[in-house]
Amino acid sequence: MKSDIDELLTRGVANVIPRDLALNKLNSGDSLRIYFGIDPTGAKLHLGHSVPLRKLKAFSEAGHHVIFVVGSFTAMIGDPSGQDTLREPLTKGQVEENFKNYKEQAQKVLDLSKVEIRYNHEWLEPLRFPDIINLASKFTVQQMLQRDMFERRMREGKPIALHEFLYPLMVGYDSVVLDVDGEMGGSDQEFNMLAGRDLQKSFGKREKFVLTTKLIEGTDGRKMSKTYNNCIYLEDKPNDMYGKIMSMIDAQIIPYFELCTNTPTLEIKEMSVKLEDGSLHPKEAKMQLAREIVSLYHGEKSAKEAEENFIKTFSNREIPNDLMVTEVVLRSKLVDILLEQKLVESKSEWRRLVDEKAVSDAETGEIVESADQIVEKNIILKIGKRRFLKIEIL
RNA sequence: GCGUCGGUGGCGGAGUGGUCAAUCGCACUAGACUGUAAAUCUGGCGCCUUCGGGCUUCGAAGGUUCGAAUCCUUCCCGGCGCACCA
Repeated sequence: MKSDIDELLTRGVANVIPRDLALNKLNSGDSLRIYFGIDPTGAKLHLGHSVPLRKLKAFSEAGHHVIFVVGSFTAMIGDPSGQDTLREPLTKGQVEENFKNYKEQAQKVLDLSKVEIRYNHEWLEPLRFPDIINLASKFTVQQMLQRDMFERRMREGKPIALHEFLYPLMVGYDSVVLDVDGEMGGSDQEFNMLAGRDLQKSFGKREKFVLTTKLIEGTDGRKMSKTYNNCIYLEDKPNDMYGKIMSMIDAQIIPYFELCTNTPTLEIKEMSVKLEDGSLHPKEAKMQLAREIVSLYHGEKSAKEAEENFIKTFSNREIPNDLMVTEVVLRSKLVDILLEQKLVESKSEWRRLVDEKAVSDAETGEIVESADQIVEKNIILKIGKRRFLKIEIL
């Protein structure tokens, strides 16, 4: 039990504030009210999002009452965390649509039927101006300006809208209403979560602890972000997911094990040592990692298949087994087929690829020389390293 | 309200009358090297093309000019400063 609590408060954890409060509450043996909030902004969930969700799951499994808060109201305002620019407000319809998608994705990590789901428009929407003024009076402008991203935007002369200051108040108010013992979130949410602590105190509610999880970096070691294209999405197909993990830099292997798998902490430590002294090849470690993560989201069978497929296509440079197949009439132009299948974005791109000798017959290795090439027989086309298309004549 | 600076390709950011489809970095992509690792190197990176070239882009709409991303007018959006806050 003791070690379980220890694991809860350390693995993948960036910070627990205040630590003693968390320890006391957990050691009391009571079932605690723990919550996690997420704004359905429409972004696809990636492995980074899975970290607090997994932590939430761990708390749930430890017998605590878990509340999943959907930022149905706050999503329309937009969290300024990590934003360089003003976020476009979302409509109610979009928020609903987004949440449906989120639910499906979050479900892959956490069984939502076992948690309480709440929507924060329930209590944020009815607030009237006097209530808001009251909330706003609990914080100072200076406190808000402490946030590094506000500071940066000030310095860079980028706009900060007044309502963005209200964001921490709103998510903080969630804590007051839900009267919770603890909140979970990515470490980028620390400020927002602490605002909730302050508000709980002001409103004379119970005091919560805040647990922030470490942020996971993208496959290239930079911040996981759509703009860097270094995300592994929970919805990625097994082959994609496996491939993305294999293409990540070595330095991320251990952090990923810690944050994204159930591999025992001790085992991870051993692996770390072996990687260090060279007795374990990074590729091997990575394959294990890929296998474990893919298993988590798609099951062991799919993971195994993805691995086989990977070895086949990339290690042995053979033709993958999950080929896209399309049927065409004789003498169709290759370009048209590929455009149709969205394997190529434009005719210009196609011409470039042909010029670069990137297009070939996957079976014979024969290179397609002409941009006007037509289909005369069944063929498996290979573009670059990973685009394949099997073309069959009707 | 006044003044001032600015709005450029997926992003950041050059360019300030012709040589601009627009330097460069990131992302992407093809190839070399590999472990689909990193680093590195070489190409590409608006659209269409009979490969000659053509077409549409630089907040929006007009205008000046042989010619505009670049100048002018109006409008929209933002930053900063001043004023207002009796």
